[in-house]
Amino acid sequence: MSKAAVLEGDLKLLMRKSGYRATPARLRLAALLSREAKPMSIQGIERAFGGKKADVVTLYRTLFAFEKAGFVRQVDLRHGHAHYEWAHERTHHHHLVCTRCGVTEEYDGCEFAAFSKKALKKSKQFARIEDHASELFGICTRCDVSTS
Amino acid sequence: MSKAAVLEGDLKLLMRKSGYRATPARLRLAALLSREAKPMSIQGIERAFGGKKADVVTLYRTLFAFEKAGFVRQVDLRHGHAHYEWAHERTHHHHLVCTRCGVTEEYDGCEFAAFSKKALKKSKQFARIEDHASELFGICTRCDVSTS
DNA sequence: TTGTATGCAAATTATTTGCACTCTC
DNA sequence: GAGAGTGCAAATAATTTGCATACAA
Repeated sequence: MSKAAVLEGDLKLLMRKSGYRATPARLRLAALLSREAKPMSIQGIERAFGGKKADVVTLYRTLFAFEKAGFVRQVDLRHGHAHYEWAHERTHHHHLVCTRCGVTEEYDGCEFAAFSKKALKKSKQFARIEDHASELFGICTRCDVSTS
Repeated sequence: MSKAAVLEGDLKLLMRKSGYRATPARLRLAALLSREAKPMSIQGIERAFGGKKADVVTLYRTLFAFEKAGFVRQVDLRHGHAHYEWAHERTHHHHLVCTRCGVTEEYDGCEFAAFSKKALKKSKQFARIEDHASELFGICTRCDVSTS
């Protein structure tokens, strides 16, 4: 169930291969995200680091770099701010999001390959598809119970 | 191709039926969104109204109400802010988004019903699914050409 | 009349930019 | 050493809240 964090050595190589420098701040963030293996907000990341370990600006810049390198995916959970999730060497998946309390759960089985190909074929103005969002929004059992 | 705007009379009834008051500000916004029939940002809406016709706060509140009533869907195009699209009596669809220039194109043929059911069945903690996001991100032909 | 909706002021939160300094390679 | 990355200050953008007033039902 829980995914092992990327090993520091591996990550250094990975990052250099992608043309990025392996700095402590980046290694720390990568370790956190890959260990947690769930979408995290900037705030959540700061909280997780506790103390005064993370500068927001650096976080944004690092996440942007990670995203370009394909280590991280941005996820929109409709919480009013972006979430970021470790994506490198993880099985492709999406999320169920409770619109009341915000819990999220992963789900696999995305037929993206199939329908993105279809969509691309029908499209007049697109050359290729590189990524996609596919989140499901609903009500979790806890919130559902508390309603009735 | 272009979708007719909802008629004012119809909309009034619609809104009352949903427990909302049909005010000029709301009718104006509904008319705009249903006429444009594409995802619009708050800024875009203000721009479209020109002059000093729209108060941002009212826009947010109205959009929130519209969303609850099911008239409008929120769409994340990864532009750093939310977009809203008229959803009432429109065929279900999603979007292709160019990550370079931002153009969007609609696509139909979403197999949401199928895989949301599957996801729900597999889920341990969700009672129901009410909505979903399913945007495709890629490169449009214009941007692709200008790269090569 | 009676609450719902509006619009202004102002707060809060999210994200970006500039710049001098630091550290990886 | 050179250039990429960092962290602070501060700007900008996005979204929310409070409150007195206006208006739909």
